[in-house]
This record gives sequence, structure tokens and C-alpha cells, in this order.
Amino acid sequence: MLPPGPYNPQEEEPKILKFWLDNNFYKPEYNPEKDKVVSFEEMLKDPRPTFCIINPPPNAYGRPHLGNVSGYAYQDLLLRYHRMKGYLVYGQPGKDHAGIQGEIVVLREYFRPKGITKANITREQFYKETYEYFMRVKEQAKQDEQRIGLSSDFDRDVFTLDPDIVDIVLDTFIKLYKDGYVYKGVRIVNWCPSCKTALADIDTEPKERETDFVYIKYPLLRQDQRVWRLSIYNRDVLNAILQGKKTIETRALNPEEPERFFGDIKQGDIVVFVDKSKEGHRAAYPFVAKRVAIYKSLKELYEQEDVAKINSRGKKVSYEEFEAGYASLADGYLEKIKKNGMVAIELESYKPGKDFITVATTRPETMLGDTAVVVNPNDKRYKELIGRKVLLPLVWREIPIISDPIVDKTLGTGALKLTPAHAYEDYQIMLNWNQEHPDEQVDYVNVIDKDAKMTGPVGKYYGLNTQEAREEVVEDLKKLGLIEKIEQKEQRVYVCERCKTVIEPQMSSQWFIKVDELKKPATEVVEKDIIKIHPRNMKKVYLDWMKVMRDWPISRSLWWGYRFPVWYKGKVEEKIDEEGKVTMYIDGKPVRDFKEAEKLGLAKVSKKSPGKGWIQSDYVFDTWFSSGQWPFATLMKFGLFEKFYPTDVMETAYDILKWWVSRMVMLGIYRTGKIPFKHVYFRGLIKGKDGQKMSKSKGNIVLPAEVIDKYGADVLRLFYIVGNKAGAAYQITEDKLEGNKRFLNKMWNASRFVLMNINDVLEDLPKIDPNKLKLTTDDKKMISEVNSIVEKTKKYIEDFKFGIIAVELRDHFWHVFCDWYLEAVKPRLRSDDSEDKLAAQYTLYYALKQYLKIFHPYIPFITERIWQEFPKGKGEHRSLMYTRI
RNA sequence: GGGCAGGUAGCUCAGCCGGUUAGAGCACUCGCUUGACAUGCGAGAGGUCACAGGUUCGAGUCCUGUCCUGCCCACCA
Repeated sequence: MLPPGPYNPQEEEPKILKFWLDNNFYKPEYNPEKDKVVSFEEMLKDPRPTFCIINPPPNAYGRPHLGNVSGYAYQDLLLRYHRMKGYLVYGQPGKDHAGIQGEIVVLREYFRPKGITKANITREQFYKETYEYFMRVKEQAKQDEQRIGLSSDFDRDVFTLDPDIVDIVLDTFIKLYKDGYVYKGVRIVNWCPSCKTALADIDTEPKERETDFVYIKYPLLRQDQRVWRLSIYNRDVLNAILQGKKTIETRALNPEEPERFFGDIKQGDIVVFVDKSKEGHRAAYPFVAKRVAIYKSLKELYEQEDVAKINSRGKKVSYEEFEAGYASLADGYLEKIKKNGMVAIELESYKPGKDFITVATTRPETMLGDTAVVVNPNDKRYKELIGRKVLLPLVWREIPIISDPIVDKTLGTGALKLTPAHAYEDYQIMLNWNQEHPDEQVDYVNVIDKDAKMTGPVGKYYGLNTQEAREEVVEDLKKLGLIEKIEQKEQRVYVCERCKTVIEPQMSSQWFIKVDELKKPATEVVEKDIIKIHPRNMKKVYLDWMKVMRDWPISRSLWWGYRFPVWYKGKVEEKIDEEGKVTMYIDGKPVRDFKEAEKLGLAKVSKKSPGKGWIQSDYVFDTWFSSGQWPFATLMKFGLFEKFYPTDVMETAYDILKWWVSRMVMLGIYRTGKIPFKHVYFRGLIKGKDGQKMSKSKGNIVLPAEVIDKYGADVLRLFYIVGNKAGAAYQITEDKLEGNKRFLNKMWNASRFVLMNINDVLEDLPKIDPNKLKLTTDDKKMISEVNSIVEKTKKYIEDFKFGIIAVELRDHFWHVFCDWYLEAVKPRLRSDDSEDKLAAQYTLYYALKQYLKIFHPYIPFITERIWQEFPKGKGEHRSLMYTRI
């Protein structure tokens, strides 16, 4: 008999939980027919249809809050419902190592109090201690999951860094690499010049500061004006020009060598001499072609008065000497010139003209690495200029004017200098532009090195730190008359969270997954509803994301995670070359890319060390790379893959649709050839009591344990589910919890009333044939009412609308069963007409039983507790969990 | 700036393949300490369904526009 008084979940729930766990009801090996755990092999042969949910692994580094846990209510509802429907059910629990966030938390909350930082601990020691730390916290999280009633198989609780999971995940990487879906490419990263490491966005923090806002005039090139860049191999020639010699005969004139062919050069074009010598770092000297003449022979050229007839010491030379100079050149130059003739150009110093486009910047020194000027395509002032070229001062490169809608017309001059190597936004613009304009690609030039000093093709600024370079650049621009004005501006910069040094974004070589091919099937399965997404509008979000998804960078400069199965024969370094491009050096030897290094035997992809002297890559994988493989990796680990994959439902929060769901679909199909799940259900976001999204920083966190301690797990589960629909946000209030508590109390008391009043015939009831009873109109109505609400609820649950129907179900129990039928039946229970009384008793028994079953997936504890008081009929299990619905 | 939700009773939200008097819980008012439950029962009040147009015999529901709110993405050179 149920104890009297209000329902006491604190008393009842732990007992029920123990009952479930002790009997191994959560395990797929538990067989309800035999009422015992069967062998693994026998379970695999079980003919029942399967139902499997992989629980999205929460971060293992801390207690999950109410929002984090809400999913379990939905997952468990589905698990329990299908168990009762007769499926072989498997719930896979797990925990995530949470890469970046995990590392930050463990550093802050575990290592820092002990005075340990990454500077005074080895990588191996860090990993070992962090792993142990996570294992401890993981146990606590598991208890929360069990308390809420999640009926997953906790004996198979896994961690993303379990060695056998790691093995499966790394195999996927190796397969991707072999299939050509993985490459090493260059990408912008947050670089801390002090810590000498790349940082994730989350490791940086914003800081406001006052700074100069410099307006720089970039000279516009006329539309017919071209820029010729000539390499200077001979400094003396350069010196001669700089000393005022007007005409330069250049040997870079041969029509047979197109890259050096200057037959097209015309008056007014810009000629820039580039010093390729090492110490000059590509200093550039600009001139204007004043006169261009074509000569049939060397002799004809020599006879021109203004030709620089000088030797290497600047001394006048005879024709013979002049010709001898050419004869000494390689490649039969002289012969070619004699045959084809040549072009000579008369030069004058370059002076900026009157046409400019003005850009504004807080970082003038980065202009040395500019590769474009960007304007808004709708900006009337600049519309005509899109596609034109400007001459980038100081380094005298020709760069295009491009457009991007991101550019704010009202900021600065409305024209933005593009430095893709040193500004995130610029990098994005470059990617966008290149994607849409494959024929007019914009590149990057990296001009700041890992010590925040100028590098690359920056001429005399080479080696200066950014501050010095900034001052000098502004000074030089002033001399050229190219500074329009300088204003003061509030600027936000990002600093390293640890050392507060200003972040220098720069290019760095990273691993990428090529997604073009992989996303095709991942798009198709959702398009064709082979994977169904609930709510439906999220399908569009998914498909939109797939369209714009670019190659996925998967390497992270962290310690906490899967280390890349990549080995180098010696130390790996990255340097910036003279072109401003990132170059990799292995053991001091430059290599173009990883493929080349592999060919040269300097690099290898392998899970184990190839041998002595090989050093493993420092990179670890992006967390989503491993969690993207979670559905099949977990099942493979336990040998359950064949039995349960594809899984049935993936229930998760909608904010990780792009990050997680898309990756699981992509990698799942890639690795297994099958979709990872048939349905995706997005739960609503839990808002705190203040109506804001629940988050630690807002201080509106509620822990599930607090609610369970006070109200019990069933109350919390009702809060999560009742009246809520997929993808919507909803708020927690004390009122809602209180209301749910009252409902449970109602169910408790109604059940006790029923049990009290059927006690005398309790054991007979399951055997009664209702057709032989004298059922009244009320009885029949009650039976039909409860049957119809049960059927309706089942239909709704299968349609993923369990929240909506729960309201109706609750009201049905309360108002139809309690308020109407229970009241109506009271006189009959006291009557002497035993036949009529029995009909009423049977109806009470039957209706309540139906309610208990249909409520069990929602509120498992209280329903299971009441069920224990019921005699079990044919086909009814000692646990409500396995009683057929 | 782009995308996606949403604005319905005092509060939190349902209702939206168009169709009688628009619903629930909590709060509120009034009346009920009868034996499952006062964590209860009965009765009641409360809404120009954000605004403006349009389609229609008929619009909270469909279309267009406007104004707010929230979320995601991007951004503040």
C-alpha cells in the first residue's frame, strides 16, 4: 500500500533508481522475457527491432547546469517509450574532453591553485593529471544523469579520450589523409608574440585603447596604366639609376621569355625595380616610363645618347665593352637580343599623381602587407573604382580595388585596406572574394613574424618591431605627401588572456579537411529527409550552413586532446619567406608542403612513432573532429556497431547544429557509408529565472541537483517537457516547478484512492474478463476516454511532439479521471451491489494502469513506484519499464 | 549587415495545413475543513491575438510592409 500523506520524491526516488540499476534494466543484455541478463552474443541475436540513442557527451570538466541536462529528459522519454513498445533499446552515455574549454578550466581551477602553469609542467605530466582530474569529475556527472532517471547503460559510459576511442578517431584521420581529404594549408591565427603560441579566440580578451587613426592616400593607377616589376640582380645598375641615369636598357626584354617581355610597355607605365638581394628584402623603387623605344640591335641602342653606358663602377664604356657585358650573361642572351631586338625605357622618378583612394587605418605598418582595397559594392562614391588598381606606396605593388558588402560605408573613408595576413576580418573578406571571383584571386603577404617584428618583402622596414615600423611608415608616407590626416580613435584590440600581450594575427600552417566532396552526401541525406530534423525549420539552417561551409581547420595548438598522428624527422619550424609566404622547415631544411616532406622522408602520418629521432606534431585535433565521430566510435568500441548503427535519434541543443550535427553526418557517412542517425531533435534552450539564456557569466545558473533535491527528478522532467516544443526557448520559474509537484501529488493520491478501493479484489483484477462485467455508461466512457488519450499520446510521441501532448495528457488525468470519474464512482464503491461495484473497481484499475504506462516515459519514478503496488497480469512485467504499451 | 525564431490573459506559454463564444498552468475574485489529495474541489473575472494594409463569405492563423524582442553568424578597418 502507498504510504499516506503528500508524495515524497526524496524518499521514493532513490529506491526506484536502485531497483532499476540493481536489476540491470538499462542494459541491452537485460532480456524482459527471461527477466535476466543474457550473454552479449545472445543479445546480438535478439530478434526484437532495435532503438538506440547516443547521449550527446557533456563536457566532463564540471557539473552540468539545468540547460545542459535538459536533453536527458527527452532522450530518456524516447528510450523508455521504445522499451515499452517492445524494442531492444540501447542508450549510450559518454563524456567529452572539450578541448580548448577543458584545457582552460583545468588550468584555472586545478593547476593554477597549485602554482602550476604550462611553463613548469611537461606535456606528458599535464595530460596525465588532467586525465585523472576528468575521470573524477566524470563520476559526479554520471550521478546527475542517473538521478534524473536517464536509462542509458552506465556500464558503458565512455570518455572521448579513452584509448580505444582515440584509436578509432585517428584511423579516420589516416583514412581521410590517404583519400586526399586532408591537407596542410595556411590560415590566419591569433598569435601571442610573448607566449609564442597560437591562441583560440576564447584565449583572448578584448581591450579598449586610444590610438592614431591614419588616413593614407593610395595612388590610383589609370586604367591604361600598368606596373612592371623588374628584378635587380646588379646593384650597380640600380645605383646608376638612382643616381639619375635616365634611360635603362634592360636585359629583361626578351620576347621569348614572356615573364620578362616588355614589348607591351608604354609611356606612362610604372616601372618598379625590386631588389632581390638578401639584405634588401625586396626593397622597391618606383619610376615612370617617360619614353619607350624599340631597338633592332644593340648597336642601335648604344648609339642613343641617353643610354646608361656605364660599367659596374659607373665608368663610361665603349661599345665593345657594352656588348661584352651582355655576352657574359647566361642563356645566350646576346644572341637572342641580336635576333629579336629589344626595348629600352627612359625613366623618371615616380611622383604620386592627383587621383587617390584614401583608406583609414589604426595599423599603418600593416599596409606593407596589403593586397587589396575593399569598398562596399553599393557605395556610390567608389562604385566606379571597383576593378581598378592602386599602387601600394612604399612597397610599390599593384593591388586591386575589390568589393564586399561587409564594408561599412560610414566608417573611416568607406574604403578598407586589406591585410589578409594580419587581420581576421580581412582574411574573411579575402576568402569570400576568392570564392566568388576565382579568376581574380587575392593573396596574402605576411609582414610580421612570430616575434612581432617586420619580415617578408618590406625593404628597409625589415627587422623593425611593429611600433618602430609604424612610426617610420607614417614618416615616409608624409614625405611622399600621402598622409591625408591623422585622427584619434578608440580601438579594440585583443590581448592574450594569460600575459596581456597584444595579439598579432598572422598566417600559420594548419591542417584542413577538404569538405567539398564530403558535404555532398551530407547535404543530400537531409535534403531528401533521410535524416529528418525537428523542428523542420532547422533543416533550412542546416542546408544553408552546408552551402557556405568552407574547408574545416582541424589543428589546435593545445595539449588537451588527440595529438596528431603525424611525425617529423627533426624539429619543425615555420618561417616567412621573401614573398611573405609561410614556409615550413624540417630540421632546418625548407619544404614546400607536407606532401613534399613526406616524399623526402622527412614526415610521416602514423599512429606510432616511425623510429628514433622522429618527433610528433604538437597539434591536437579540434574537439568536433572527435565528437563528430561519436556515434560510430562508441558503438565500434563495444562491438555494437552492426547491431545499433545507424542510431535512431540524435537529441541535442540547436546551437551546435553547425558545429556538431553537420560534422557527425559528414564523418559518419564518410567512415561507415551510412547515416549516423535517422532523426535529429533539437530541444529548447533553457532560460534562467531572469529570462536570460543560462550561462555561468550571467550568474543565473541552476544546478539540476538543486531542483531534484527540492522537488524530485520527475518534477524536473515535467518542467523540461510539458508544453515545450522543439527548438523553442523556455524559462524556468518556481511556479512551474510547484505546479508539477502538485500534479505528482495528485497522481499519488488518486492512485492511493484507487488502490484502497480495489484492495479487496486486487489479486483477481488482472484475471477479469471485462466483457463479463456490468459496465455502466460512465465506465465505458472512462475506458474509451483513457484509451483514446493513450493512443493520441503515442501518436504524438512518435511524431516528436511529446511536449504539446503532455499538457493534454496531464489535464486529462486530472480533470477527466480525477475530477469527473473518481468523484462519480465514489457512491458505487460504497454500495452493496457487488456487481456494480466490481465494474467500477475494474474501470478504476484499468484506467489508472493505462495512465501509468503512458506517463512512465515522462515521469518514470512515481509511475514505477505506484506500479509496484499493482498485481501483474499476463504480459505485464515487474517493472513498468518493460510493460508493453 | 546577413540568417532564424518570436510578439496571444498580470506572468510563463499552447493554439498557426483559415471555420462556431481564442485555451492551459500560475496569479486574482467568490464559495467549499464530507473520508485519496487544501499540493484539494466548485464557480468566476480577465485578451481590438504588436501595428498597418491585403487575399477571402470568413484571418490570431495566409500574403506584404512597419515597429519591437531574442538567438545564430559576421563586424566595429
